[in-house]
Amino acid sequence: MARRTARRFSPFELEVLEVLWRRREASIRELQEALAPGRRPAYTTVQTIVARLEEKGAVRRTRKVGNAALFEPAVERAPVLGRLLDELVALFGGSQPLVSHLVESGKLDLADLRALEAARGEAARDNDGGSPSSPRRRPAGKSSR
Amino acid sequence: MARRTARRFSPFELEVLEVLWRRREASIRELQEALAPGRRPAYTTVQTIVARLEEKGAVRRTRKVGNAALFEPAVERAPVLGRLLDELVALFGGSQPLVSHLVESGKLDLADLRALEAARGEAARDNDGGSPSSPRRRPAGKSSR
DNA sequence: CAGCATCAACTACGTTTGTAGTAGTATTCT
DNA sequence: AGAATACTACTACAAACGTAGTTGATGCTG
Repeated sequence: MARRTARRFSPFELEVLEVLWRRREASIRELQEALAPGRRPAYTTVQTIVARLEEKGAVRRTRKVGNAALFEPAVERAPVLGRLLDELVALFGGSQPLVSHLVESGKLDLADLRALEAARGEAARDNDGGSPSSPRRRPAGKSSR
Repeated sequence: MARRTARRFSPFELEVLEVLWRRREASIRELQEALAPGRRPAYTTVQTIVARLEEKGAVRRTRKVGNAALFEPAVERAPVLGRLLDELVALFGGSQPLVSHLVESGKLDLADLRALEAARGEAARDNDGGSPSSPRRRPAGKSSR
């Protein structure tokens, strides 16, 4: 029994995953070309990363076009990013300080906050009376390593 | 120009730095003992990490107590965490989606948002002016309140 | 002062990550 | 078909990481 889904990804692996999450499917060549402009790892480098992701069970082959294989993500974006975020939240000592930092560094403004608040308010109105911080339904889970 | 301050830190190095930021000064022994309960790396392991941090210029020795050296951080917390946060923001595709994730997963509630908003309001009152470096402006129009 | 406990300094070693070369096979172009 | 390409499957390798042992010096205790 190997829990295939919860591993840790390196920055580079995340970059590749990011592209796959966006495109839903891509060949090595496409991945290489889609990588952040500026970076230009060799084709075989991308190949290696994808192979490692495959071993980790994070991507899988779908079909072939010519003799080139196409890959798709085999892990979902939200939980993966969520775990990363959790770690950072821990470092910041809470979500509040983290967001606070965003605000202070000008990366999040009042309008953003209001929008968030509005969204949250709506969600709450949908299926909740008014108790603020009740752990909202989140099925995705299995503790992080 | 020697860029002493911008390197990359591994998770473990960050854990150690975190303790140092909190205490302002600590010996290897103290660091080892202060590490997240549960983890108990060998004394020498912590020693190695600190040595690496020293090489990277992230910590420095202050004085000795007995024959034990005391260390203090040589990099500031905010910029280090800030860089990590920036990377994550990039992955999320913006601060808003990131915070949104926090809200949706119940790690940030309405009260937090309001507090943040209030703080931001005060800051603005204090020294007004356009937010310095934030090219992306997103009008989130109809605010509810 | 003799011993034991503590430290610092150095060395070691397997794993992960970034990066890429090589060989062999499938495709395609002329 | 034969040559030029594009791919995949291996292999390689140095740097970074996590983890810790060994040695020799320093300090403390009875």
